[in-house]
Amino acid sequence: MTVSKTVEKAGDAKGRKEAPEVQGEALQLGELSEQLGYVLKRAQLKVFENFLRCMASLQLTPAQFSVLLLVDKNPGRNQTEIASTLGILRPNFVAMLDNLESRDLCTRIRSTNDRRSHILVLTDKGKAVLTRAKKLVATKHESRLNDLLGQANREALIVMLSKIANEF
Amino acid sequence: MTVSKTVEKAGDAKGRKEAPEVQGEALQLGELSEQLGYVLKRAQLKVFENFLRCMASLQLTPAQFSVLLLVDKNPGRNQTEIASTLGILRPNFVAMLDNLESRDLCTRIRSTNDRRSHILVLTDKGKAVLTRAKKLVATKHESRLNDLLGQANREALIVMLSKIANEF
DNA sequence: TGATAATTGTTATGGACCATATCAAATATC
DNA sequence: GATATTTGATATGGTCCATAACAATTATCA
Repeated sequence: MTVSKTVEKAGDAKGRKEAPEVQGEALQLGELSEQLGYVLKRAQLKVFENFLRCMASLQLTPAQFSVLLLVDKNPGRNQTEIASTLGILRPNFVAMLDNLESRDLCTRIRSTNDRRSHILVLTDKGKAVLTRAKKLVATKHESRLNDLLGQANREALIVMLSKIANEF
Repeated sequence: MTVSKTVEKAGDAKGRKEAPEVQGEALQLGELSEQLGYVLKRAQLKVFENFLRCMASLQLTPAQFSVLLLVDKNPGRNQTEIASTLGILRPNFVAMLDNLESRDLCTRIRSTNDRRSHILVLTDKGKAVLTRAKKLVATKHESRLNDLLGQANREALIVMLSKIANEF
C-alpha cells in the first residue's frame, strides 16, 4: 500500500489549519512503547484478561481470588483488616463479601471479643474452590509466563514489580 | 436485610464454627506476593499515582498524555485510528477529545477526502504542553525507575512488559 | 446508475470499580 | 458516665469501560 498525501482543495480556505492526511499504514507508537505507565497498564489488562479465561470454570475474578487467598492465609481476621491489606475500601468490600458468602465460599462470623467486627473464614467449599483455583492459576496462568519469559526472568519481573509497588 | 441482631451471647457455642481470633499483627500476604496479576496491578496503580503527581502542573492524565504523544507522532490520522491503537473505544474517545480541544491542546479538522472523519492535529499550545510534559516525565517520573532499579533493569522491565502486552 | 451495506463521529445508557459522607451498634477513653 | 472511636453497612457520586443506536457520508455491487 502506498502513502497518498492528499492535496487539499484550494477553494475551501476558511482560515482553517490544513493537516497532512495519511491513510492505511500502521501508526507509529514512538516513545509510547517505552513509557512505563503505558506498557504497564496494557500488560496488566492482558494478564487480567487471561486470568479470567483460566478461571472461567470457577467464576473467580482476580480480586475475589486474592480475598480467598488472604482469608485462607490469615484466618480469624475481620473485614477491615482483610480489605485494607488488599487496598480495598471497607464500603466497597461489603458487596464483595456478600457475593462470596452467597456462593458459600466465605463466612462472616460475629466476633465474641468485639461484637462490632466480623471474623472471616473460608467455608469447606471455599477451601476446595481455592485449591482448584490455585492449580488452575499455576498450570494455565503463571506457567504461561515461564513459557514467554523463562523462569529466571519471570522471577526477576515479580521482584521488580514488587519493588515498584512498595517503594515507588 | 438485617442479620440476626446480637442474639448470641459470649460463650454459647450453638453449633457455631469457632474461628481462631488474632489481633494486632501484620497479615501474611503468602502466595499473593508472587501472583503476577496482583503485583502487576499494584505497581500500575503506584506508577499512575506518581505520574499524576508529576503532571499536576500540566493537568495531564496518563491517557491524555498518550493521546498527545500519538497524535504528535502521527499527524493526519482520524479519531478511530488514534483511539483504536490506544485501546480506547470510539464512543469513549469523544469526551476525551472534547476535553483536549476545549483546552486548546488538540484540534479536530473535517477531512476533505472523507467528510465523515475528523483529522486530529496538535495545536501550537498542545505541542508546547507536550514538550513540557515529556521533560517532566523524563526528569521526575522515568528517572525514578532508574534510581530504583538501575538502567539495565529498567530497560529489561520495559521489554518484558511489552512482551506480555503483545504476546500473552 | 441506484439500492444496499459499511464506516465515522456521536449520543445515550448501563455496568464495574473507586471514593466520600454518614449511620447505628459496639467499644474505647477520659 | 459522657464522649470519642471503631466496625460494618448504606447511600451516593465519579470515572472508566462496553454496547446499541443514529445521522451523515462513503463504499459496494447487482
